[in-house]
Amino acid sequence: MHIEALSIFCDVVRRQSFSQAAAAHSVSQSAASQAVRQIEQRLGVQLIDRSTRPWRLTPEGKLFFQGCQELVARYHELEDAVQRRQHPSGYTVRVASIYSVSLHDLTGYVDRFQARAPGAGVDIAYMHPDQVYEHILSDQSDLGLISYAHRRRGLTAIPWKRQTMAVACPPGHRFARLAGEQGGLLPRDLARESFVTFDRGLPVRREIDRFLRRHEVDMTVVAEFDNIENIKQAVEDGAGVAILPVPTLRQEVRRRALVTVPFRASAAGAPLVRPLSIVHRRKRRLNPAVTEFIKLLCAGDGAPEAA
Amino acid sequence: MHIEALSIFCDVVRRQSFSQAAAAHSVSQSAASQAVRQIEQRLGVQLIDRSTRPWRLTPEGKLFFQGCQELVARYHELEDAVQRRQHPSGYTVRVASIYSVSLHDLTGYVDRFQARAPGAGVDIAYMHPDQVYEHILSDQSDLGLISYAHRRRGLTAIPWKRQTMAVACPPGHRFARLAGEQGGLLPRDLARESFVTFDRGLPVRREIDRFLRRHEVDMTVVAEFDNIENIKQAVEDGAGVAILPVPTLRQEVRRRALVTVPFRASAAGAPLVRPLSIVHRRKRRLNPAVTEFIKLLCAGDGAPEAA
DNA sequence: CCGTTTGCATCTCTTTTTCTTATACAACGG
DNA sequence: CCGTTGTATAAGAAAAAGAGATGCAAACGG
Repeated sequence: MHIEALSIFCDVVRRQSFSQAAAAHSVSQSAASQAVRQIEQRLGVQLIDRSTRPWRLTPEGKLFFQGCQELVARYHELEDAVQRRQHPSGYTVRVASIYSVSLHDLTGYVDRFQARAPGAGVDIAYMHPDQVYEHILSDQSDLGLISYAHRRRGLTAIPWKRQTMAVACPPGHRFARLAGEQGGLLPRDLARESFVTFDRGLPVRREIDRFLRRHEVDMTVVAEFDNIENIKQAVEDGAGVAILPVPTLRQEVRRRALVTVPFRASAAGAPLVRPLSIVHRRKRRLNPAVTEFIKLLCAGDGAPEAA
Repeated sequence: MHIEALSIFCDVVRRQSFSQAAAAHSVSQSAASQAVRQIEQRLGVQLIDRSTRPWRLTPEGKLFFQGCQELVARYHELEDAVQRRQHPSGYTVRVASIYSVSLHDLTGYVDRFQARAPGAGVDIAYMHPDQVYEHILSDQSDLGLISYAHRRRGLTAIPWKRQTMAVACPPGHRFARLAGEQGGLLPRDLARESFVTFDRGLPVRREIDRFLRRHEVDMTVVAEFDNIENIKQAVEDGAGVAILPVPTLRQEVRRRALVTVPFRASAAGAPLVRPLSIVHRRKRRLNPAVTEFIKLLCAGDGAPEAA
């Protein structure tokens, strides 16, 4: 029997929901359903009475749940204990992040973490997305922070933040007067505008193109870069406008080098967001400090995030 | 993490041996080795120091072992508790057996079992080997007793007894005076003897033929049957001699209808034995009564067995 | 009421894991 | 020094787990 399956069962019971438990364990709803059913089959006992709505635990289910809860907790304690013995002096969480998750985004979390777990440290390295994947897979880092995480062998991605994207332009641009206004601009306002954007082939580029196509907008691409810094620079230099995640523009907005103009909320279809994910090696026990840090990140009480 | 893997690890430690633990869990030595290594990898901690001979637990290994032992025990208790609740009035172990495991072989075990587990019962049905497999797979029986168990999808076979085979002949036969003697007869003594044996295609037949071929003996097959009862009858009727598992001849020997003549122990090569196995559905929790009954069977303290 | 939405089960197909057999390697005993 | 014993490792086969799609039924919302 898989301890992970027992843990999922406990979560299903606690949340009274298969789908929520599934999400909490980063597996599909289907997988959670199958996991519970498998336990029932191996045991030869019905744990959940699905004939009523909402479903309820059977008496056997209650008994099993209670035992399971303790069992799972004990197992995790045991793992922690064994791992703590190996790193008696605390542990440094090694984070590999893409450049565009700025230091500023993370310092809040780091401070909080060090306050909460004295003796532990956080070591953040910024690098190219591909290198982030490599670092994780080669165990050079414990966690990775990336955007547009794609399913990849041996890795698990936990959704983290969703950064809304907006138009960035120089303060003198005609869009600039719309900045901060409630309305913002409509996608079609961008038609035939000079556009600085990402390299073709980057997921973010595909996302932006899909957005523009959905709104039947044709822009004039004047430059393509593989990173945000270059794009911001080009926009500052007046090459055109760009569509970028709002939080990455904080510095430039503050020093009035750039202005962000949001899209009008009512614009049909899904808004343009950049999903950030926390990534780690799958099927590998994360040590207590790492787990703690993930919890902190996901609690969302780090640096305030504009989006 | 698989609880079965934790259990294997505990067993490895307790027995100080991978191969023995593997056997106890009816998996290959390789699987046990991999299971332990997998735990180490997922934990990221070395549990066993393999650099010394014999190997020893690392400090982390000791810690983990202690916790593991308790964890596994608790889990099994939990399963038992849940299943007992479903069958509060005890449970009947349903056994499907081939004909040639005689009732007599089993009554000793059954008595002992009922003494040990009051409220539980044993229900033995005798049938054709193929039906035994079917009964198990279709969950009509909990355990199967068969000879020459072959690996089969969804089933686990636990070696049970090894019945030595000997020549059976009528009391008047010239071999009969060798019965009970220390020497017994040599395979080559059988040359050109009239031979009553099993159908081609039965594993036991292949085994016997291989034995005879190894000793370069050519017998004259006068009759073939698919079951032991018919063979014994034919031998009684003077059709020839047969090679049969000694315990299956108990009745006939007692009433002096047949005589068993053992092979001389010094006969080169492996002696001829018929392996009996206990078979059950794989990947399926066996309820406490069944587990208990298996334990009893394997302890070998049931009916005394002439072999 | 009736159409939606929500939540779970189930089917099918792919990916991942696990297990077995075969083989290599190391220590040990004679 | 050679055979034995005990474990690790490789490669391939078998089994299990998981995802996405889909079905279905109850709850919900007008």
